[in-house]
Amino acid sequence: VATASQPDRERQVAPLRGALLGLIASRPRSGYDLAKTFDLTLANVWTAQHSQIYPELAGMLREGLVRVRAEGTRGRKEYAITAKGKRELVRWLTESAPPTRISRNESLLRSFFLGFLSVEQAEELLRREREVHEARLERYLDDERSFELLKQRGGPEPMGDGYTGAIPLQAGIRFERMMIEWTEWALEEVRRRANAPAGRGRPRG
Amino acid sequence: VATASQPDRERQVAPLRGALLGLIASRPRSGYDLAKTFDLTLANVWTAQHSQIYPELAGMLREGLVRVRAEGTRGRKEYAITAKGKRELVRWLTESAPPTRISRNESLLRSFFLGFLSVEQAEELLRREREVHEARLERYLDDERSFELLKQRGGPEPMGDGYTGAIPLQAGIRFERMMIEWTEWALEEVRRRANAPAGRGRPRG
DNA sequence: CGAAGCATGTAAGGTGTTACATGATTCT
DNA sequence: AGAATCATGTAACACCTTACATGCTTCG
Repeated sequence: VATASQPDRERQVAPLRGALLGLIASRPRSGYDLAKTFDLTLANVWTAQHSQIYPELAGMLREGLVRVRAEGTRGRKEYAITAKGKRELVRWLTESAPPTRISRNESLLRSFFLGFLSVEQAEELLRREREVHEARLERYLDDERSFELLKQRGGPEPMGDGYTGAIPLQAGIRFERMMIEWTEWALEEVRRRANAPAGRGRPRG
Repeated sequence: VATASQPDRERQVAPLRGALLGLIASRPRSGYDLAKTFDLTLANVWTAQHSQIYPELAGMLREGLVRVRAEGTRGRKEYAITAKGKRELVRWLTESAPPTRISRNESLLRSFFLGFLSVEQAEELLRREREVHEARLERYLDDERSFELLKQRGGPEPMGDGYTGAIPLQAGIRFERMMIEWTEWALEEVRRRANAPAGRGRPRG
């Protein structure tokens, strides 16, 4: 058999792998660091537990995408990106469009079925929803202020080189504002429907 | 042992189950119908393949949440919701807030690492992104027009009673508009950064 | 009669979450 | 000395996607 194990050439790069490579490329990090970053910084767009991160790091090490730059105290292993890893990162960033969709938004999924709730229950649901987004917007605006301060002082990107966290932050701010406006619109719509003649359409017979 | 198998009392209702119950409650449907609806209508907020739907239906049948209302040709089984199922549906809709987050948006995840691309590559990525959202916005606006038409004629909700698809549709429209504006802002930001003194901060020695 | 679409299921594999398990260092 | 935090791993299970597998009915 001639065509031996070609190193899985053109498979898509998984987002977890891409994110890990990006973070390691910004600055060398340990598995522990990476887990914390997912928790604190990326959590709004992607999550990963350490139980997912350590095996992925081991795999990337095997494939030569990262190397152990230094071993610290308490068994700490600090990973740095390799040239091959850098190429894989760019491949992830430039490969054909991912399924962007709002895909898997449980709140929006529920909103398809508001008609099964009483008006009061539906209002309650939408109000709770709005509160979540209001709280999150506040947090993002705080983050924005911190970014602004750092920039004015001419400081470096907080997470390292190549990291452009201010750009997704803007998406977050706009997303939360949009969702707040939407919940308000939906509240009115729910009330409109409650007052309208039962949605079944006027009898035509 | 006294505490025998309590029927898993207060576990959270999984979104797939909730969505299936909601669709079946709107109008009796077969597994095939449900798979199609996920594909055509819910795909923007949740997806499910038939290979996930059939086992879930079997489970819900076992638990008495749905019943087989009629068996049609080609082995078609049409499911209807039971009283117990209806309660489970309402429980799903009213139970404590889900993790709404934008969570797992690969586009936004990538945007954290635009700094690893050349300005041209980053622009290309953002332009492609914008196109996706423009196309999707067009689609949603078409859907909106259809909804409007139906409403003017006083027709019933297209997917059945209790189904309020016009509400998430508004979220979709607002989301796509927001993302288009964000990509445009990001394009400018990327150019600004390219012209700025290398992001490392002005030397302060 | 052949293709397209209806219709249901199972299997294998990848991804993601929660829980289990352990131990070292630092801070109070 | 004890608590908090750093640090790494494995196991079990749930969830999701892709592929495999089969057969009926309708339409052209």
